[in-house]
Amino acid sequence: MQTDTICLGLLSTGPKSGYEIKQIFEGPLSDIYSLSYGTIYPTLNKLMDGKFVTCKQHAQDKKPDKKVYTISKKGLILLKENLIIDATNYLRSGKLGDQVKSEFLLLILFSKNLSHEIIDTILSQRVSFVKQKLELIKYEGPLTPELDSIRNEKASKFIRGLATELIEAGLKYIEKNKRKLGK
Amino acid sequence: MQTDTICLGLLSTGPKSGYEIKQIFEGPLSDIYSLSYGTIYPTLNKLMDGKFVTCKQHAQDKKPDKKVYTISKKGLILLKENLIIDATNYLRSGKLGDQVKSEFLLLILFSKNLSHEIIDTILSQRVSFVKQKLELIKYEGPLTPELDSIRNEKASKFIRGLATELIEAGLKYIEKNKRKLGK
DNA sequence: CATATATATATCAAAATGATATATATACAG
DNA sequence: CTGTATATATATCATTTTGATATATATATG
Repeated sequence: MQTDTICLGLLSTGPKSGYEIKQIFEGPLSDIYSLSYGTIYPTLNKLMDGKFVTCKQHAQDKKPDKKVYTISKKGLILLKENLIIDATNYLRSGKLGDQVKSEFLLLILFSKNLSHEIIDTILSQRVSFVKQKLELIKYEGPLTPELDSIRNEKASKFIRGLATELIEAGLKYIEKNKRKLGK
Repeated sequence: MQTDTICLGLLSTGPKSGYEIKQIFEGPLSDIYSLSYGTIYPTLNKLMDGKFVTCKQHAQDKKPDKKVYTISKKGLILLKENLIIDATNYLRSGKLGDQVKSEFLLLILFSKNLSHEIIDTILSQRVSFVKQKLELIKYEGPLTPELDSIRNEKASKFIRGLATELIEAGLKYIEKNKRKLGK
């Protein structure tokens, strides 16, 4: 899926700044996708050039102006068109899997070359990290309007539930089998 | 983790060609990491320049020469050094999560803009894909020597078990909750 | 008989990352 | 009370990676 489409998709749930889009990729979407600032900002400018989004600058005291982007009618049309193309390509391609890059699992894979102390630390740090993540996902309290607009979507609830199940399954497995790696 | 270290790590379980390294990323390691030919071949050449690997060309009838790379003593030392640095950086960084890019979940996330027919097709195709993947992972029969050398490592069994649990949990969730997306 | 897939290496334009720069406020430990 | 770290916010860019394509042939499949 093109970066343009992804940004439009996120903006379709409500206006957001580039910084807020990045925050979403570091929070609720961190198990689904990621984009860096170096991709997000040029994409938003490109969408502005094509009039697919509009921008309102909010002056902020002693902070850079916050540029809040809103999807336009033209942008909404492009989003729907692109999504149909992407879905069709996804099905045709036969590549239905996800792209994963796990520094954690690479270290485990090559753990023969590491001391048991380091492996134990990696495992326990990962476990605490994942537990924290689970609590964040399960958190039902108040959020910023941007994050809330995404959270309440039907699809978001589905994905959130899926992520919860996956994280819990992984956690359970590691806690049960970590002994098998050491010794 | 640097591409150099990853290639050395894979070669540390036995000699392999660039093509075989790519196959590993498409098969047993597809849920852990991926690298493209455009990264693998230049990296192997770089490792040759630094004498971290040696190469034997196997002439093949009517096919390009197969270049099989073997890790050198110098390479094994570099691998161990780099892994300790990577493990330390991983722990220090605080970024303990994995990088995921899921076209599937993006399409689900933006499914409001797609027809129910397309969403149903995406879901059922994904389910068959994942079931096939599960069977491949659970397969215990004979393999090529390259894949077998990796499969028998203690760490590989741990990772394989983890992948199995995660895939099964995801499958179960989708089959149970897919109705919630449609309608 | 055409098309697709598998084996095998190599290259490269286009895209993405990860780091850095800029500017300031707040919190927190020594 | 002072240095360090973190958070808010945008922007840029060298380096890395991807994804596609080229080359060459054998085999399988419709």
